[in-house]
Amino acid sequence: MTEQRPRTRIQKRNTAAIFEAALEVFSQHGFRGATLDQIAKAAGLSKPNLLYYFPSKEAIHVALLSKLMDTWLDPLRALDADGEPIEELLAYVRRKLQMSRDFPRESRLFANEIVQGAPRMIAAIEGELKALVDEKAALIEGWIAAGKIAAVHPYHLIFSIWSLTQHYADFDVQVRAILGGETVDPFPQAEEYLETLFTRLLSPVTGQV
Amino acid sequence: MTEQRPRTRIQKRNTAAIFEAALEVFSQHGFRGATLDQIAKAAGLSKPNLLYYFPSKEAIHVALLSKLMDTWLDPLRALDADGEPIEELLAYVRRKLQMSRDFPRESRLFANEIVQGAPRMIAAIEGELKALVDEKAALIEGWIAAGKIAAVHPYHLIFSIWSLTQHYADFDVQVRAILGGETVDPFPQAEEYLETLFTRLLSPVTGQV
DNA sequence: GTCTATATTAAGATAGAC
DNA sequence: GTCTATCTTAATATAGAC
Repeated sequence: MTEQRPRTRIQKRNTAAIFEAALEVFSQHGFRGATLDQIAKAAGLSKPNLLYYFPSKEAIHVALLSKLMDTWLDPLRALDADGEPIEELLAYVRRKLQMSRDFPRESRLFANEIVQGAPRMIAAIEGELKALVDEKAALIEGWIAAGKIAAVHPYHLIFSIWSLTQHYADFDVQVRAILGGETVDPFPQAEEYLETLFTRLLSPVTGQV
Repeated sequence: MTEQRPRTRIQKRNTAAIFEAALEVFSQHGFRGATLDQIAKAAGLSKPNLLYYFPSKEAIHVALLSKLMDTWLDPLRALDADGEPIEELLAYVRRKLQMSRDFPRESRLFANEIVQGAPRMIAAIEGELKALVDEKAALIEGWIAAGKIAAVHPYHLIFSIWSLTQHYADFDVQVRAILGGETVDPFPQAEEYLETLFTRLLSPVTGQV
């Protein structure tokens, strides 16, 4: 269930290699589709050596999810109560889209897990994640009450930011296939589109002149 | 590779039972995570009998995907060039959201497949799906050129409709966990939120009075 | 068409030498 | 800490009787 604490240099290096390999393999094939053989090979270790560091396949997966969870939530954590509301939310969208571009494997790792019912993550979702979202939803409510942004359902606003940005990582293969070939980089277009979308959605309706 | 054509009553019934069972199991566990045992049990057949109807696990999966693809694209096909543009697009959003509510397993089946690189679907995406999207994107372009809706990137508009609506099926467990418990039905809230979002996004900017 | 029994392989995990 | 060899189980698929 628990991974060992890396103490020596060699342990640190191997543990890091395992996480990297596990991310690569789990994100591409899902938990069940991934094999220890693949992970061991990608990490440059033998299978028994892999299992010297972690007691089981599931332990690797759980450790990986929990290691990444924190970083994954940073963009939302950074939503600042003292900033200019619309600019804060647009900046959150940009950060999240950048995560999809720069860390698509992490996005797909979580997507795989959640689509299949989040069996190894449900506690973190109901705990840590829900707490953070509750906090930020309250912040957004405050901005709405103050007339800084247009009235929208704050939880669904957050869901929409997740779905719109993560789509470009999780469904990458579909997006590129439909945009037509490898020549197109979807992200600049996506950034412009999402900026437009959220600006129009969130700009407070000004009274008729 | 190819399923048999059901001819007798009994074959029809069994084939239907297999599709229903396969949808249930594949959508929940993904291709690799699903087992023939589970599917056979859910279909009320023995494993060899299952393999009398389909030559392999992969054949079942492929047949299921291709059978569902058509229905899955109906909401987009129904986008009508002769309708009122904004109302047409809002109606598309509503149809798609209803699909997430009424057919979440279908949504998760495709999500599982695409997140993992769409190995058994890429041809359909590049062919049939891309052709349909190209056609509807052109229609949307026309509406923009005519000033009927605000200018947005038509392909990303379609992506955004997919991601926003399918999120409520694919990430259902997360949505419900964050909204807090089984008492909440996310769909009425989602419908209202998405109606607001797309209305604000698509309404042509009226000149300043 | 359907079943029981079984062949075959793949994959998670362990034993034990070094 | 790392490896080779191996145990064990589970899963796809097939043989062959009925």
